[in-house]
Amino acid sequence: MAANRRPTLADVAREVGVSAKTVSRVLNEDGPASARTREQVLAAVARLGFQPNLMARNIRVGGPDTTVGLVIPDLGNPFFGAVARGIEDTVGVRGLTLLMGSSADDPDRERALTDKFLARRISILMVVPSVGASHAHLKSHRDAGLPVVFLDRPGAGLTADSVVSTNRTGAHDGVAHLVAHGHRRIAFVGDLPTRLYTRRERLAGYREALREAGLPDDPALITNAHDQHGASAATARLLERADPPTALFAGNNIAALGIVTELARSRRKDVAVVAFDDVPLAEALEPALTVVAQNPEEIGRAAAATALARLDGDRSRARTVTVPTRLISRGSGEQRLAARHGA
Amino acid sequence: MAANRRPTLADVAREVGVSAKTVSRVLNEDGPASARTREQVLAAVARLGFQPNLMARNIRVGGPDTTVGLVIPDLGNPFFGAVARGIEDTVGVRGLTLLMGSSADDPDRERALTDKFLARRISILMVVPSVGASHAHLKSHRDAGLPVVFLDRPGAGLTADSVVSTNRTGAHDGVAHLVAHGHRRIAFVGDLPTRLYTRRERLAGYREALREAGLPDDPALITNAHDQHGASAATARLLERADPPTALFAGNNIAALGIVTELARSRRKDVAVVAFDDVPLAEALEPALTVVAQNPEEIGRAAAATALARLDGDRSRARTVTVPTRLISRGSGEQRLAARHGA
DNA sequence: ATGAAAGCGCTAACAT
DNA sequence: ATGTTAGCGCTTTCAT
Repeated sequence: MAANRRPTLADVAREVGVSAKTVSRVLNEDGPASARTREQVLAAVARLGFQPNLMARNIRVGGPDTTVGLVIPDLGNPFFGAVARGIEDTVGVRGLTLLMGSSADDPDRERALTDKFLARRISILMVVPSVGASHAHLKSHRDAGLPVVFLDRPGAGLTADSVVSTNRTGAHDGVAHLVAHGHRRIAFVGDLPTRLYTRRERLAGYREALREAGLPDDPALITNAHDQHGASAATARLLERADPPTALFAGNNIAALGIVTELARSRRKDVAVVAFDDVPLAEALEPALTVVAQNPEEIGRAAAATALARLDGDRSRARTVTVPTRLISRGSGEQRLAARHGA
Repeated sequence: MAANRRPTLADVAREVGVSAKTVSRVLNEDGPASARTREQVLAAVARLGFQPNLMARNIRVGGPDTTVGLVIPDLGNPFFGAVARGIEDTVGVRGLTLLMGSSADDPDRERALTDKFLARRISILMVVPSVGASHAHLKSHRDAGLPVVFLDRPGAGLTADSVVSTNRTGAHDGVAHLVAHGHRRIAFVGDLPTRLYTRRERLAGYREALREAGLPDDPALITNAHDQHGASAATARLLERADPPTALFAGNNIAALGIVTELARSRRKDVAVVAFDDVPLAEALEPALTVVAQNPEEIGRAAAATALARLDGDRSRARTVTVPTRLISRGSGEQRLAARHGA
C-alpha cells in the first residue's frame, strides 16, 4: 500500500545471502550457478517482486535498446495503424519491440518525442514527418549508426531512407478513371495544410490527368478540408455552385469519409467519386466506392526491412522505396453524367 | 559515417574545459552559469551532437520517467486509437508522454511489453488485458505507487482501477430496439474467443433483452467470428438457414463491418442490423446503420484522470469507471419485416 | 561456482 | 560560478 522503494539486485542478494553478481548471473543466465542458488534467488525475486531496472542495465552494457521508435501524426487514422502493424510484424522476428507515440502533426511534439526516443537509445527510429519539421538534428545519430526511416512523407534537412506511396501516379490514375467515364469537371477535395507532401503530390497527379485530357485546371474546383466535417462542407459548397463538378476526387481517406457522408445526406447519387486510400465499408456503399488503394502494411514492412538492413551494416546511399497504389474500381467512379439531377 | 561512440557529458566538458557538472547545470538549467560558459557549452553540445543519456539520468535521479505506457491488443482497430487519443489529451497537460505498443491479444506479448515498460520506470501503466493474461505480477508495482489502470476489460488476478463501457446495458438496449420493431428472431454475431469479457457482457445483455421480450434463446442464432471475413461468412450462413433471423446484432465494430459488407454483397436490405460500437460511414449506408455507440475518447480520458489522481496520492479503493453507451438510431434497426424477400 | 572492485553516464551534496 | 566526491543499479573484469 505504501509507496516503498523498489527492490534492487542488492536487496535480492541480501535476502538470499549471496552477492549481487550471483543474482545477476541467475537472472541473465550468464555464467554458472548451482541449482540450489538459482532456486533461492528466483524465490526471493518473486517474493520481493523484484523487477530489474533496464535503465541501469543499459547504461552499463552500452548497446542500444531493443526498441523501435515510431512517431505518427494521428492516433485515430487507421492508415497509420496498418503501417505500424507492418513494421511490428517485420521487426518482431528480430526480437525488437515497437513503441509509438503521436506528434499530432506538430513539429515541436515530434521533436520532443524523437528526443525522448533517442535519449532511450532505441535501435531504430521511424518518423512520419510533421508539416514544417526539420530533421537536421538526426544527422549525428544516423551517422553514429542509428537507422532512421521516414514514412509516408520524406523528411526535411536530412537525407535518409524513406518509404512512400506512388502518390502522384496513383492520383493520376484515379482522376484518369473519372475522365475515361466522361467527366470534364472534376473537383479535388484535399488536406490542409497545403504544404503537406502527400497533398502536393496527389494534387500534381490530379493536374497531370486533367492536362492529358485537355481539361482546364479550374482553381474553384480545388478545395481544402482539414477533417471529415470540413470535407463534407467543401462537398456541399462545390455542389451548390452554378457550374458544379460532376465528379469528386478525395485526396485522402478522411476527405473520402466527408464526401461520402455529405452525398448520402443530400441523396446525391449522380456525383462520381474516386478516393485516394481505401476506407472500411467502401464496398458496402451504394454505389460502392472506387478507390486508389494504398498498401500501408507494405509501407511498414518495407520501412522495417530497410532499417534492419542498415542495422546489419548496409552503408549504401539513402534510398526511397516507393510502394505502388492500386485502382480498385467498385462503381462510384462510373456514375453516369446523364443521371444528374435536373440535367 | 562510422559507428562512433556517442559523446557523453564528459566529452562535452573536456571539449569546453569545464567540469561535467557544469555542463549538466547548463543543460538542466540547474544552478547558475556564466553567460560565457553557457554559450560555450551549448556550442560544444551542438558541435558534437551530444544527446543526454536519459537512462543514466533517471537511474541517478531515481524518480519515475515521464512516460505513460499503454498496451493495446490491436493496432488496426480505430477504437483503441480513439482511446489513446483520449489518454494523450489528458496526460499531456501534465507533461507526460504516451507511448504504446501492441500485444496482439497474446498474454506473453502483453507480459513482455509491460515488463519493458516497468523496467523503464514509467509513471503510469495502462493495459487493455489480453484474453487469458494474469496481472498478479503487477501487484508489487501498484503497491509501490505505480498507477495501474485496465481499459475496456477488467484485469485478472489484480484489483486495480478499470474503465469499461456499459457493455451489458448497451447490448440490451440495442437488442431491445430490434424487439421494439417487431423482430422475434435476432442473431448475435460476436468475437472469438468466447472468453473475452466484452463478448460475455454483450451476449448477456442480448439474452436479457430476449428474456424480457419472452423470446426463446436459440443457440443456433449465436455465432462466432474472429475477424471481418468471419463475420461475413457467419452472416451468410445465418441467412441461408431454413428459419433465418430477421435481424442481426453485431457484437463489435469488426463484426459490424463483416455483416454490412455481406448484406450489401447479397443485396439483402430486408435484414435489420444494430451494431455495438460505431463505425465510420455508418450514416452513409442504405439503410444507415443503427449502433450502440461507445465513447472511446471518454474511456481514455477517464482512465487518465483516474491514474493522475492516484499519482497525486489518491489511495482510496480501486474503482471501476463505467462509460455509458448511446443508442444512435439511424434506420437499419427499423427494417420492416414485411419487406422481406419472398415473404 | 561465487565474490570484490571498478565503472557505465549522469547528478546530489558538499565543497571552494 | 564552478569543481569534487560519491553513488544510482547494474554488469564487466578479474580473482578466488
